[in-house]
Amino acid sequence: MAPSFEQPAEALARALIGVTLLFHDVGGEIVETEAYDAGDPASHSFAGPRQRNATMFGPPGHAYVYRIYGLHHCFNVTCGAGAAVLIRALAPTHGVAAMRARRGMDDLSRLCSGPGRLCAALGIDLSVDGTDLRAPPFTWVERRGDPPIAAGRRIGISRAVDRPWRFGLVDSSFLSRPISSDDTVPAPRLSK
DNA sequence: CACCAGATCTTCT
DNA sequence: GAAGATCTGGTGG
Repeated sequence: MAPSFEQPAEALARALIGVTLLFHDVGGEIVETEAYDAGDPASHSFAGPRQRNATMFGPPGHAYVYRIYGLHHCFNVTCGAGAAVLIRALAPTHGVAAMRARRGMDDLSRLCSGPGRLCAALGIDLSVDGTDLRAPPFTWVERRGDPPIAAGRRIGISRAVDRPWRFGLVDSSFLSRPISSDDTVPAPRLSK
């Protein structure tokens, strides 16, 4: 069952930690995310709709994929009104052999730990941009309970650098970079 | 382990 | 012309 995508980016970024994301039955548990919205100077949507960011201004629950630095890809989940959540790292669980083959490496701890790395491992490229996340080839597995979540500064940006909109599963060994455990925050309540 | 350059190209100034 | 929501392989400690 897919998560509820239509919510503020910061809330969705937290709600996705611990959820399992599969693309063509390959993927893992989301352990790191970042939030971006239209009022955020660091967001691609900040300057308004453009050709590249059109998907961000489309309906929630779709894939916003863009090319970065000319050679890598980044995968985001849209959540409406120009907002989206960047998926930064997965703990590999499904199709590990396929991911290792695509990445040409064995090291589990770096297989999907980084936005470009996970796109390469799952085979996500520009052709995925704009597609519906609530239908195949995407599959979602809900998380169990409320995982401990840390918040910190986003990575690789130069504007709004102090906004603590990066979220990570506490003590996960699959983060792209450590998050200070000083700013651990409670996860949102799940309806039981 | 830290730091640095190179890859490679679209978008923005 | 420069910067960018990055990754990898090299060099030096």
